[in-house]
Amino acid sequence: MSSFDDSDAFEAASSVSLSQRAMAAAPRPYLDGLNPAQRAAVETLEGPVLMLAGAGTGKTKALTARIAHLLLTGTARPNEILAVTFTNKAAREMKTRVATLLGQPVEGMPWLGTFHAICVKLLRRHAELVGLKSNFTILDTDDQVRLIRQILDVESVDRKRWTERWFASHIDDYKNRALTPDKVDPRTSPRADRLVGAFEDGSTHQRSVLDIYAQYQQRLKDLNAVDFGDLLLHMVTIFQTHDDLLEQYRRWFRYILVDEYQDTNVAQYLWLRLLAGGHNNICVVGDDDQSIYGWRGAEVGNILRFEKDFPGAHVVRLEQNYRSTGHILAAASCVIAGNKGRLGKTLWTEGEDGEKVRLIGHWDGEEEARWIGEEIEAMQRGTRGMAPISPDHMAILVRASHQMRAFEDRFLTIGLPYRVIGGPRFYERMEIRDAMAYFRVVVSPDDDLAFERIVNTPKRGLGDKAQATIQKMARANGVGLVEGARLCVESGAIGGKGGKELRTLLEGIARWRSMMGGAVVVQADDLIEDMGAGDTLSHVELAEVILDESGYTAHWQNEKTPEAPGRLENLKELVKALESFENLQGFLEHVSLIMDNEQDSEEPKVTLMTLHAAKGLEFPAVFLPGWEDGLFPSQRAMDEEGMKGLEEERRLAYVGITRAEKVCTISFAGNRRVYGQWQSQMPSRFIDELPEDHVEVLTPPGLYGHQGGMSASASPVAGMMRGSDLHEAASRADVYNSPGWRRLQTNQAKPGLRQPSEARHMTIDAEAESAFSIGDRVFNQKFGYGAVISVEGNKLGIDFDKAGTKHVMAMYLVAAGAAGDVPF
DNA sequence: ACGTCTCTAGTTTTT
DNA sequence: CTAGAGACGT
Repeated sequence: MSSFDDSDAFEAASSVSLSQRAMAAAPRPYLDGLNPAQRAAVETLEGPVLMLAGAGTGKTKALTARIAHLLLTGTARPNEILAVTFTNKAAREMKTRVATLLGQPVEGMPWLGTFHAICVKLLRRHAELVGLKSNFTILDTDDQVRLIRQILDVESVDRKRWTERWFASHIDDYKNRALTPDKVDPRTSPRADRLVGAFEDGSTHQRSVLDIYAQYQQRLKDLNAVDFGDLLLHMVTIFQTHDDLLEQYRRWFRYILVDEYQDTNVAQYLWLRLLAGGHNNICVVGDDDQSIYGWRGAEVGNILRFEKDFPGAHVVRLEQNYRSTGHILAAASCVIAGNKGRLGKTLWTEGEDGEKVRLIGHWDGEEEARWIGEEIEAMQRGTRGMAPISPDHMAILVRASHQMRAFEDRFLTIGLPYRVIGGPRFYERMEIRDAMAYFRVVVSPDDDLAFERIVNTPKRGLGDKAQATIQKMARANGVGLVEGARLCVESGAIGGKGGKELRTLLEGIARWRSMMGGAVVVQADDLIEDMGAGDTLSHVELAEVILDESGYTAHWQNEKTPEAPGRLENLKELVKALESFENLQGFLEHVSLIMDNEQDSEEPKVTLMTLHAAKGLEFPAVFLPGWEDGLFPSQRAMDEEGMKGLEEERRLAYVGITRAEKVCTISFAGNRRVYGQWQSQMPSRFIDELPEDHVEVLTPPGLYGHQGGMSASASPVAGMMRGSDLHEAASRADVYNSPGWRRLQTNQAKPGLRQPSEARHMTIDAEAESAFSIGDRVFNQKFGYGAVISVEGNKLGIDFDKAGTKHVMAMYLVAAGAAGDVPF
């Protein structure tokens, strides 16, 4: 059920109000079972409200009760409530739960949805205000990259040094901060060289990211397309420049609710502020301690500043936790207390203390995986007085997805069923994107990016040369690629085998389009309706016809690779998914925003996912492996973001621990293979931040008697680096006697090699900005002398005299001439 | 136009 | 080490 289907969002609700008046007099069961804080958050309807909801404190309950309250008291009609979430999943859950509270399906609530879904809806109505047509297409990351590539090629930018992704991420940054090209200060925009020798004069003029950004926006406009960032950016622009319109929407959206407010970026923040201005009936829900998306533009500052932004705000703290045991809560609270500038909450529970958080050190990553596998099997049977736990109720949460591999390997060996959450989503798979590109070309003839994708898929003998001819022809005549291709065939510009194939493809496209039934309307979305009846094929059948006649199905049938059958299976699933839509357009519209991947669950399985993916979820038993400095907290986060990065990592630790209801097991390995090289690992600094009273140190089996010459307490790690005894105890079984550890000891003497403690602490204390600037001569232990050619935070591009161009962290560089003063 | 080789970089991810 | 992208050769 698409949230875009209800086109009469503003008008739909008139019938509901009577029944609601009647209900207003009735008792309010939705208020029962709320604790005082939740109840305050629900009943404070007027004015700004900040609901600070700690992990597991029933924020969704409060949020949905608040909506029910607004509706049942007759304070607001369903279509007057703007309720924004980040994910479709959250939106869906809210819808269902409100429906449950009301005891009937939600009539209306057209404005409950993700930021993006709501913005699409709004932008379709006002597209012309930013130079778009209302049937604009929404490009995903893949299209985005290919578009940027085209621009870079025209500009002869050296794509080896400055990739599309580099530009894309900078452009996203601008958009996250609501900066249109005209608002960017050109002096601050990072620069990239053009290819040396690309021009007759041999010039190496630079193009700034801003140059590319501006061109990219122009191309999007030409294509009548937007990317995800634009959805918000354009709406902010529209609201900022059209007071009357903004005023109108302010009157419509009388009550605003925002979920996960700590994850909002600047653009989303501005959008909300614009809409809430005037009545200020905005209720935001969030937890500053769970802000883990700073790297994609989220601003914790938004939630920290809420009371300043909205004077007179009621702040409600939800602190009673219904999820975890006392020990788990205590451990989580203690870790997060290490962060500065928090709004501060004290989680408590009426429940049991339960099991202490369990901590265990292992020799290496494989052993860690082996132990966790066995532990899962033991817990499944029921151990040490604990009730048996189904694998469905256990999760392994890792910092980075590559950590999953060790577990997958192990679980496959022992035959332990598991499911991986995350990874490539259904709609991002190659075959699905190809198929959808076919649909797009049929639905909108101007979709050049889609045409480009499918023109030679399956292979039609239309290579670079033929495609360049089509491009040229299209540009010369000011038409789209499909039309350009037609001209090429007509004029004989593309002949031979390729020409024949191209002709067949074009005829196919025309035929499929005619099968769509009715004229294809490309004027306004309001007019796209009532298709499919009569003597035309259903859109599902049409989709099958397209895939078959284009030769795409055959292409995978002929392919003998092991993954080919799976891809055909996915295509079938895609066609099946079409059934729940009215037509192809509706489907394409929907999937561009809904990238969900629902997973089927038959037999009980252990869940394997990243900490990020786990936010908002809960499991009776949680394993948190890989708590090692450099891995978690991630070295990169610390190098690139300094203290800010470390604090976000700490919040990630907090999120991880608070996912656990009954048992939480943290572990680390003393040795780990990183990029094929064995590295000795230091236990995570977060382990030292765990409160000893709430932690039980487990001893891994099979390691007794391994105690070698160096006793654990005499180990330099335990002695000088850390105050805590925790990780010492956890690894008493001898992580410190490993070859990796000994090697580390030896390496410490050598300059230039990364040293675990001081060097890392230095990095964190250092400013995120680098002390080097472009042109500086530098020295690096491994690559020798070179010159700085780019600066990005602490990451520097260096043109080394001997070793070529490399990207190097500032911490590994010294100013040339001072090479003797290596700070290690 | 396509297959094979070489090089290089290498968190976290939703819409 | 290993996946993915680009260069290079046929």
